[in-house]
Amino acid sequence: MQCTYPLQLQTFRNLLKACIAQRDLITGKILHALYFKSLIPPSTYLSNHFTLLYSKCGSLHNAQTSFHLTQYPNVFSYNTLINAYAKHSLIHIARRVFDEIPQPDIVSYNTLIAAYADRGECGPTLRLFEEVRELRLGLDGFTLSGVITACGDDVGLVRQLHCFVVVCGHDCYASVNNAVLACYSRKGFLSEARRVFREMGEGGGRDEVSWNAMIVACGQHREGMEAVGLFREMVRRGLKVDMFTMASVLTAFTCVKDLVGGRQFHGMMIKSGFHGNSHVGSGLIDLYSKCAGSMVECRKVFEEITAPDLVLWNTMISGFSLYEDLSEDGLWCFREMQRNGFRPDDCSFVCVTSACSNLSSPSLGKQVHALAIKSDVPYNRVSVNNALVAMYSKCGNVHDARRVFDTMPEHNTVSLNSMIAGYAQHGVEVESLRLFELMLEKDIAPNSITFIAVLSACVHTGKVEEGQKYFNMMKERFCIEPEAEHYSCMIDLLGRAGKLKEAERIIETMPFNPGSIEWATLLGACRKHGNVELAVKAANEFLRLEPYNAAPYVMLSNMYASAARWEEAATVKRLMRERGVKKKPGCSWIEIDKKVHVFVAEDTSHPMIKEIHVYMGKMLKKMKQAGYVPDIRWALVKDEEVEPDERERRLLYHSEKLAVAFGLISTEEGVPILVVKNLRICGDCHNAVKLISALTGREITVRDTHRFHCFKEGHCSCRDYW
DNA sequence: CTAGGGTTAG
Repeated sequence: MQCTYPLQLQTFRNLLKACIAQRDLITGKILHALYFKSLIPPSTYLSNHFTLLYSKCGSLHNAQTSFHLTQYPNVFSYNTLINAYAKHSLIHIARRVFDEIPQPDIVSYNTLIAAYADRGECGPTLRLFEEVRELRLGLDGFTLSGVITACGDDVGLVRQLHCFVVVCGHDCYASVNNAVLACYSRKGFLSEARRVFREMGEGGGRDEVSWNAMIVACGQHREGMEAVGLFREMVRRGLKVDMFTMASVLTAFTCVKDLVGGRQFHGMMIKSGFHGNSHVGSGLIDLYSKCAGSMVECRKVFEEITAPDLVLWNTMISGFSLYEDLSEDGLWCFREMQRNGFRPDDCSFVCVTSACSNLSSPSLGKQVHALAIKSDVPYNRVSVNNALVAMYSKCGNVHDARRVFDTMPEHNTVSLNSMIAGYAQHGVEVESLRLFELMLEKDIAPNSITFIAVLSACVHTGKVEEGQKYFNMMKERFCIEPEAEHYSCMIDLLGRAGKLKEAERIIETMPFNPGSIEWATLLGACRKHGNVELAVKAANEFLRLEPYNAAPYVMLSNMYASAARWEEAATVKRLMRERGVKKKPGCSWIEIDKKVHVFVAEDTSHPMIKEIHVYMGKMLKKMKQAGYVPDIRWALVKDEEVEPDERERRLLYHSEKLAVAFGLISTEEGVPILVVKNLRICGDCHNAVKLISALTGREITVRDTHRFHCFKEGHCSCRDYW
């Protein structure tokens, strides 16, 4: 560029302003170079604005340089730098810069408060707030909205702050009211959120952000129609609709599981040019992954996005890990994301950890855990630790789960829920209930998921009275309305304990239409207690709802068979055949040296099948000496004519036994092993594995569809109650 | 110079 006239300070000012407004980094850099070559005396104003430009364009390094080249930095310079660091989540450095300011002003405080608020750090924010008040710096709407956002988890505190806002007359700021509104909604107080929205009124500061916040609030409270109504009203009034609005409406569709409405909205967005936006795309992917039952549409949406961001990747990972059989794609996505230059954040780790839980792969889980520690993501975040607790217990290791739990700097409801559920699945009901008591002592509020965990702890150990106590406590003391799942727990609890009539009564009297899950639960209980008559009823109800599910046919025919009612057993089987219902083949898998080995019954495809058979043969001898009697009732024979010897042989080749045997010969003495089965463990295998654990001195864990069975020294953690 | 609403998460 050839300049005929010397450039003046004013020229730079104007050009730079334009660059900042346009986020034009390239022209800005040229301007910066020209400024150095020019004869203009050093200007703090210009330097500051160069720093600001770099900060806004996400160029932290240049912002730092520009700051250090500022000869006479003022508060503005420092504030801009703080903001640049905060945007890159470098809060510690931001804090250090703040501490270096000779005389921080209210903007310095506001900037730092906002940075802490973004990360939900309530403590430091409140301390800064105190300082502001002591120093009488003149707090404003920025300060208050920041403080309220930071304390969003504590409604009590937010209520106090809200009062303060009103008393001091700060309720004319939209930002403050919007923060209050969002907080009330997040914490479940829709009517209060509505009140704030209403009272803001037309002239009283209500802006587009308020509308967006209100749409989200409706979504959070399953008021899909109201959310869409608000959106229509916005359009009608000619208010500015942006990607936030779009994403908010999408959330509402997702929350009410309205896939059809969501699709229509998607179509509308394509017309108005919002598709291709990463922010909106995340909302779409969330909708399709949660409501469409597959990831097919998500992939399509993803490919349309012009500039995918970290959240979009995270949403994809999260979508894959909603599905057990797609969780490997979730891991692939996690790697792909990094290949595309994105550094995983805490949320990525939460999603990918949950994929590992689904895969029941302790080795992958540990790798992810290690990676989280090594990466400088704030892996200490409660959410990441919660996910790790869930992962370790779902991968069969409740001790490691507890270790993570114990080293966490703080716990919230989800942490307790994960740990309580972990113990419940492993049948350590004492610990579950102890943690629940601890939760109450520490004033961590239980939610409806807590009670599912607590009730299932009672289910797995047959603690009927306790279960009933907690069921009542939930309604009476905590005002949590029991959902269908809680009733299922109660049916399970009573049914398994042999109180079949009472279980049936729950189905009859509960305030929901009983679904297949409730009948299946009752059916399972009937099988356990050999009540054929009730089983017939439960199976019929189940079949009415799900005619193509094989489970009730199989269960019923087995029950008829064991009651020697052969004809009826044959009828059920014939019906099943006629309807073309196929039984899900049982399979078990085990991970050895990071490789998963899958077995089905009578499997001969495994390369080491010979060794496995030899081992099983030897083991069978030892087991028989120790008093093992094969329980041929569990032999899955298609034909009743099969000889007892043959049945015994088939029992020996059940998938879980094969997997256990393979695990034992492939690992060192004393190493615990984990086998996962896609159906419930068979009764004969349960007996056999108990003995095997005693004979080999190994700890053998089998996870079936229901719970964990940890076999040790001849006993199972379920104490044979399953 | 600073903000509020928001997609992902347990």
